[in-house]
Amino acid sequence: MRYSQLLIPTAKEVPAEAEIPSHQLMIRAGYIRKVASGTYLYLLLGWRSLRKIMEIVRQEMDAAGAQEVSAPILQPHELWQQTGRDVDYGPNLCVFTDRHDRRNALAPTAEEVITSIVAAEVSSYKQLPINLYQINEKFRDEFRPRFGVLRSREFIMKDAYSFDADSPGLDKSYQAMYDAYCRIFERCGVKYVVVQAESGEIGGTGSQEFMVPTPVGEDVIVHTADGSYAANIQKAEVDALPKAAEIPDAPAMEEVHTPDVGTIEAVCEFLKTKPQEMIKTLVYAAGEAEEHVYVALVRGDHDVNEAKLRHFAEPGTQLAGERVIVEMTGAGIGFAGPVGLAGKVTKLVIDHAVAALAIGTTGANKSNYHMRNVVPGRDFPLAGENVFVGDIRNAVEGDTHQGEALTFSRGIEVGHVFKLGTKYSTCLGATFTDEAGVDKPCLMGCYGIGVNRILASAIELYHDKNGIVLPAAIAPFEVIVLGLNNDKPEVVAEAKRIHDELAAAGVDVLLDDRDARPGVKFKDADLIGIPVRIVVGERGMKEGNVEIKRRTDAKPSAIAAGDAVATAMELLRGPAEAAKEQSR
RNA sequence: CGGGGCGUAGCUCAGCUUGGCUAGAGCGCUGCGUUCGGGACGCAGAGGCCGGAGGUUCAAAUCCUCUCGCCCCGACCA
Repeated sequence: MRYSQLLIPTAKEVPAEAEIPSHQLMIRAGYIRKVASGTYLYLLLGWRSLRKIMEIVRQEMDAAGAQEVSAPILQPHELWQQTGRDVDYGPNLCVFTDRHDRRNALAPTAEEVITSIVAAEVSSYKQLPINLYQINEKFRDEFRPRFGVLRSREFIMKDAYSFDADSPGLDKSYQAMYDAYCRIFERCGVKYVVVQAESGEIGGTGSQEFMVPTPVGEDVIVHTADGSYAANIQKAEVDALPKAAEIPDAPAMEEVHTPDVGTIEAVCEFLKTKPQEMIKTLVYAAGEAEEHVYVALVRGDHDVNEAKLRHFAEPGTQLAGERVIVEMTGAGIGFAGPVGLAGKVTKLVIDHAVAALAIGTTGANKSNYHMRNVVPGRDFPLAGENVFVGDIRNAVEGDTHQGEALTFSRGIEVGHVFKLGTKYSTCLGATFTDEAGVDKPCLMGCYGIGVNRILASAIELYHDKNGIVLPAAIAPFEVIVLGLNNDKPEVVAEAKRIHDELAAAGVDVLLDDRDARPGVKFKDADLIGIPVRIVVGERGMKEGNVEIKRRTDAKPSAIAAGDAVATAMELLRGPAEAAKEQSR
């Protein structure tokens, strides 16, 4: 293709709205333009890159035995009510009412539609296993879109859904997808790590995430030094802390006046205590009128992990409103405590670390008062019908998992594989008749890949001060040919010849035939990140030479113009493949 | 959703505090000329309802109110 005829709007200046390198570079290199918050237009370069990623995904999915379909993005809201995910997804689900007053959802994922089709069309074990996938736009009304295409409201996702007759079958389907994912990310040339993950709104029995490790990632990865255990912070299990030695004759609880002192820090300062000795009392609620109340206790220096808490609570549970807190505790926000609360709530869920405290300080359920010398087990129950002790907090520095110290890093989630079990097949009637004539729900798995995120995270991994340095497999073009002197017919002709021959050999090649100064062409070639660059200039042509350089090379090498095509092929495909192409 | 910030040329921004003259710069764009191997230079030019609506005033990009959009931080620390 000829650069002079294409819209590749590169920019010298860093766009004000972009913070992270991949976002800045995608705009500067003319890959994308923003249309509105969280929605982007892909221009030629960005789209070509996405197409290559999609093609790799498609090939590997097909090879793994999945079949491509296309489900509508516009879906009846009713379908989402059937599985209860209208509630689980909450405001992230894009919903609108059409002219006939019907409620519709824009698909953030497609378990419901796919499962209901399988429910209608599959009735025998002989039709299983089956794996349907698609690659298309998905919609999520994110609280806060950010980082360019890394968290956008509209994005491209590959989603696959497997249906099996039994558990070993599901394991096999899951493993096939897992393996395909490894191949996909390897072929795309991005580094990745696999971590244990929380199933989140999708639900199900187990899941793993594929993460690209980079400091700008939004996800926190928790892992042991040897990598034998790695998990998303949402999931990372921490060992219970050892129970503190009991204090003999611990003093009785005592109410203390703490006027206008609500936060942990302020209380610690005021009472001269430490966050590690505070008990935080968080009130959660579920139900239409927030009538189900879940109280979570964690240490003052710890954070509640809502994903973990949900294992003890019902779907839709979230932090309670002020009304509920005031009703429950009889105090304003900031003064809740566990003493006397167990009888009044649906469940009292206590983190291990709180149960391990010998003595602590907490809210007094009375505005402007705290309670000190509170002994877990004495002053509030650690067991009972509605009292639970468990792991409900985020891992922190110093925690261990099965005795191994945990460390923290960041990553971008680019893929996620789930074992769903029968959650959706039961709701939507995706059952089959087995050999014995018994009706059973299908065992499902689902598998997602964020296509745009692969591109953005590859740029995040691979860039330098001059611009993007994409792996050849996903670069918009494989080779760029710079014709340096438009006023020299022999230069123009030679650049065109090299371009045409490479194109004929099946190489994605871009010819920079613009009537621009050489410096401009060099800068743009670097910025847009084409892996191989061939320079045809008057200077070299005098010797019959051109220059060739990989984007990653520091310096170009001069080669005979006649060897340019073969050399480029070799750099891209390796010697064997290049020879094969040549002999065709 | 809470807090903060920003909307002025295609892009990056100055001007606003303390209202006043023809609203500016750099990049980009157009034309001409000189240049031509790492984002050239000169000359000439085009391009703005100063996000929108209302208000104050003799006078508003500038002050006030409302509104829309965008960005950042937080959103669980009680």
